[in-house]
Amino acid sequence: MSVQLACASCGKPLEATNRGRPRRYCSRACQARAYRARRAEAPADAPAGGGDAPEGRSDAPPQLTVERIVRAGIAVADAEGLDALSMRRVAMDLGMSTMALYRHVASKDELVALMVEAAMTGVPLPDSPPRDWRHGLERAARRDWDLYHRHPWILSKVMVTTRAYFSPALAADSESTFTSFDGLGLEPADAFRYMFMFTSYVQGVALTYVSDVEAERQARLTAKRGEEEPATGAGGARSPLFEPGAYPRLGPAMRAGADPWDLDALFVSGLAGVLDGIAADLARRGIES
Amino acid sequence: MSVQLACASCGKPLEATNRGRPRRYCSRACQARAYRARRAEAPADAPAGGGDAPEGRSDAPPQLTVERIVRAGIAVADAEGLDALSMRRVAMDLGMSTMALYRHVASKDELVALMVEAAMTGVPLPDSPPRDWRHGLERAARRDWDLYHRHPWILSKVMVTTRAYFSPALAADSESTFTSFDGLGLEPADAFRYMFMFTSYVQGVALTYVSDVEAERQARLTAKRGEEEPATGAGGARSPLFEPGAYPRLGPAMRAGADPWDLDALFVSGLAGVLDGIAADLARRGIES
DNA sequence: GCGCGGGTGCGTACGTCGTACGCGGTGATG
DNA sequence: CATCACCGCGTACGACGTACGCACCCGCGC
Repeated sequence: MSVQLACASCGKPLEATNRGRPRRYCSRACQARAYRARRAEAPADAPAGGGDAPEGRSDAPPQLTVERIVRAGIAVADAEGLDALSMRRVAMDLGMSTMALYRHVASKDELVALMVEAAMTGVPLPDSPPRDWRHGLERAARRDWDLYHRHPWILSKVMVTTRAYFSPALAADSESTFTSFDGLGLEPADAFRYMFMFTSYVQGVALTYVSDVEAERQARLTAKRGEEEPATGAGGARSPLFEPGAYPRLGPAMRAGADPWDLDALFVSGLAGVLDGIAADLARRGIES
Repeated sequence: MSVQLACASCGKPLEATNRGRPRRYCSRACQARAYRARRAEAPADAPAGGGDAPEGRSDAPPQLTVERIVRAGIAVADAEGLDALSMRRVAMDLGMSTMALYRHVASKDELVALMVEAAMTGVPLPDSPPRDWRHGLERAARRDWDLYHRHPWILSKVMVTTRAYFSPALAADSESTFTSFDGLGLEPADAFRYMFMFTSYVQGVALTYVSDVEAERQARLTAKRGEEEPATGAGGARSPLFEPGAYPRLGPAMRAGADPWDLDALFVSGLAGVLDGIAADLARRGIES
């Protein structure tokens, strides 16, 4: 009974080995999972205790760590988009073989999740309470806007973290934004509704932004290959949008509102409208701002 | 000089063939492109004129057409998500070989673009003018909401069509929504700002919706494989969000606002706020609604 | 009539991806 | 000193999008 009969990682029953020593894992996957768990438990205190590599040597290659892998992944995604992110690519950038990464991250999905966490932690949360709710939400919107500019690839993955998984960085961000409503005496459900409306708007604008970034990247790729500038897109001069009479409302609106395509100005203007909507609801409930 | 010297599709110069007959295409790609163009020009009038296959025969397999390919692609994406959409899969569903599809669509990207157009055309535009701007925008929002429910995969591709490419269906949708502002005497730039704010909000909520759909699909896949229900996500009971004291604002707000996760109600509520914001701006400009 | 060459349909194959599997080296242990 | 679980990573597999080219066919010049 004292003999270990279950895999230390997955808990599956385990036949005894022929020698006296018991085996601990039922498969290589479980073995690697336990390895990663051990690494995660003892993150950086080892250099003081054990006889680790000094790490400062110039000839010794730096050890592979989760942090270095995540940093390399973020660098690739920032520079060339999530499509260019592959395990082989990250490993090559780090000078390691592909499979060496799997000692530290369980899969590409986990790597991306870690990248999201790291990137969100990279933009600092405000440390002072906001002057009022409007100031707090504007500050939070600017923070998110910065985040999506630095790491456009986040948007397509934040949604994965929205409700199905728990993300500490995202929760901290939300908690910080919720402080905007402190002192108003709001019902939690109302605060949630305001947050939902606010976040939806910001994410919607971010979607337009990342689509622009992606389209520009695509255009740069095809231009480098085909050497031709289409100008037939919706923003181009020969766009069907601007054929006279074709789109009598949309055409002039695009010309007037988006001809110098200033997404920041549009973002700020729309944000003001969203906050006005919240103000109207607050007034209707008799809550002075 | 009268001898054809350029490829009929790409225009690249073309060396003459050794025989008297001139060649017309510089490559197989150009040949196929010309084939598709010809098919697109003469869409469905052939059955009356030429001696086409009757198509009604039971033993004759139905001809491969762009429409059938697009329909099959939409069926796959609706049922199993864009990740499950592959050329091999569509071809298999149609009982054809993979490369046969490339006679009718130039690439997977073009197939997806055609799918987006077809799906957007599938939800009819309103044919009566709206009672007022608020009614018009609510109607448009409901239409988009329906669209994203029927075809959640559209959202990640609509952004591609936003400004870089011109999409007739998307332009028609926008034009229709713009009619909401008819009669208000708005400057085109103001109408554009309102549209931007409105569309951003709707897309933002849609992003949450499609993330839910995708997460549910993922959960179903892993549940079918691992037979375990995690319940440790942000919505689960054992979520860190609900540890007492961990997130004093976010936790109660999630409990109160999202415990029966009714995205439709949240959507309507936030939409009312966005429209209130537009109304406030209209009032500030002295435009009676 | 007949051969030949280009159009047509599609099968094969290439280069990419994520990652399961398993081999050789290693070090503690009997 | 032999042994065997563990460690690090190289190889390989099955997917993907699609370029390339083969086999067939048909229409034209001889």
